[in-house]
Amino acid sequence: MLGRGARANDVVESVMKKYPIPLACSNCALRDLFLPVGLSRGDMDEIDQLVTTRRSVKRGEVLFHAGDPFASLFAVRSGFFKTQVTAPDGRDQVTGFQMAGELLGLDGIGQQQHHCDAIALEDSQVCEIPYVRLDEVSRKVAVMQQHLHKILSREIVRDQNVMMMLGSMRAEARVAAFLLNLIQRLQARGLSASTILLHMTREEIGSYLGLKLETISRAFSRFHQEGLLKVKQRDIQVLDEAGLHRLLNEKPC
Amino acid sequence: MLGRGARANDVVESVMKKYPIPLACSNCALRDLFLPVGLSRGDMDEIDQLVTTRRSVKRGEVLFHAGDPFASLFAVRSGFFKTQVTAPDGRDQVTGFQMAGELLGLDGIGQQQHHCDAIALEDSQVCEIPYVRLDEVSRKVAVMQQHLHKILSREIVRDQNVMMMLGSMRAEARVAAFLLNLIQRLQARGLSASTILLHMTREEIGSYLGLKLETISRAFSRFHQEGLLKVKQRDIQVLDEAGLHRLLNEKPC
DNA sequence: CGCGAGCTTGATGCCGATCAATGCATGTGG
DNA sequence: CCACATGCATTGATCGGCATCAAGCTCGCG
Repeated sequence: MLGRGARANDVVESVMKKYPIPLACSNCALRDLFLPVGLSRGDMDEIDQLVTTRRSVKRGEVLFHAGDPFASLFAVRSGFFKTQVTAPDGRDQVTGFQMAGELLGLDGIGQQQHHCDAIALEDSQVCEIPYVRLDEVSRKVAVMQQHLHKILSREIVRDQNVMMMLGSMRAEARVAAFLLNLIQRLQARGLSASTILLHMTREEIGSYLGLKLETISRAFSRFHQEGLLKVKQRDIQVLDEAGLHRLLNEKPC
Repeated sequence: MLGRGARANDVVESVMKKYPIPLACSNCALRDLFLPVGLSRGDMDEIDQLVTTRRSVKRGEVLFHAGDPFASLFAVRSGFFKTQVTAPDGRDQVTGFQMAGELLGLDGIGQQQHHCDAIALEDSQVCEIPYVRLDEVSRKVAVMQQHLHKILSREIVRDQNVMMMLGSMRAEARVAAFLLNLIQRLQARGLSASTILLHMTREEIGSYLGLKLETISRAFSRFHQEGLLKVKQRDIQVLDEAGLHRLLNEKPC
């Protein structure tokens, strides 16, 4: 894919299953999404030690389970994941969807064990970042430490925004917010602003939004007939982004 | 109200604005709640540099606003706070309640500006921890760095648990979960397991739980007549903790 | 004492859950 | 290639939980 030259990589080569691509973060295409800007050459050398392994995860496969001992974070390199927690009554609830350039496992640091399941929704690749290494590098490279704090803090902000959505928005507003969030993240990756391919089922969206799958379906249908979207199974064409934005401000509920 | 003996209190009183009391964390009564265990004497010296100011915040007063530039975290030393965010439509939603031994402002690190309002529900005291200092100390004291990561991670876990509650629990189960959470935090501070003094209104509880104040009131009444609680305004006596636990597992919704 | 903020309780209505039937794509084996 | 199964999505009918609206109540406080 982006298989660049391979000086020191022969060593690495043998260790991993078989990835001719260098693990070095310094020339990762997603570098800007994971790493702070303004790193010196020396810093970069440190950071290139972060990722030890790259792993393929097939669609439907579990990257880690809630309760598993925590040892590493995972950076999504390609593909798509969901995270879910299990309620005391046994039902699952999706807590997030992660695409390339996002981190998995942040919730495991506190108790040193994972708090959610992480499951691939498509065939995916992740880079494994042993937490002890991240700790070391963070201590040596101040800007990396700050960056890690920012990532953790932003995850808190993200969760609080979801809390707000779940606590105070009506069904259609939630679906609109969900779509707008997807659009925004796709745009940040330079991808189409108007065409979305959903990697998850209606049921998974519903679980994330605190709604039932029928409600998601109805919302899509409604948006369709109002001319906001073109919906065809999992292909969504956004026709009127401003219209979706307007829905967020609906008072009731 | 609970005017206790006033040995040191007179001192505290007089100073509030300029502090003859040692700010030193090393002999703070809440030390175990904020700091990692197993600190060396040298580490403690570093950590004692963390807190620069102690501040009183009167009931109803705002510690910081959403949008304010972020410079410090605040450790609640005494009293009680709520945090709230404002939805795009202008309504507020409570995102958390913080008691002595908990941190405020974690959500500001990411964007370097506060993401929520923090408002005192009682006359309170906070210790201000300039973020730049925390950064420095974290780099010097490895165990402090790890501790900070844990605190951030646990906040993520906390938020995800709230998301689960909002997304999949019925009204009474949410109220039960809320009470059980309060009990647990009070116990962690060595306080009564069965007597709770609510520092917030029904409306604030409702906002936090994604419900209306009438629903909170009805839930309390119901619990009362089922013998789970004794409710008298803001005094709650928990009579049957196991009974509350049972509510969490209710299937529907 | 009387005011007002906060709380309780009841009556009604609506949003989204639930139940159920059908449609539609993909895949599998005969 | 078709028959059939399976998983997912759509759509309709009905139901129930919580919001909403409304009226009194409690208590602290000027």
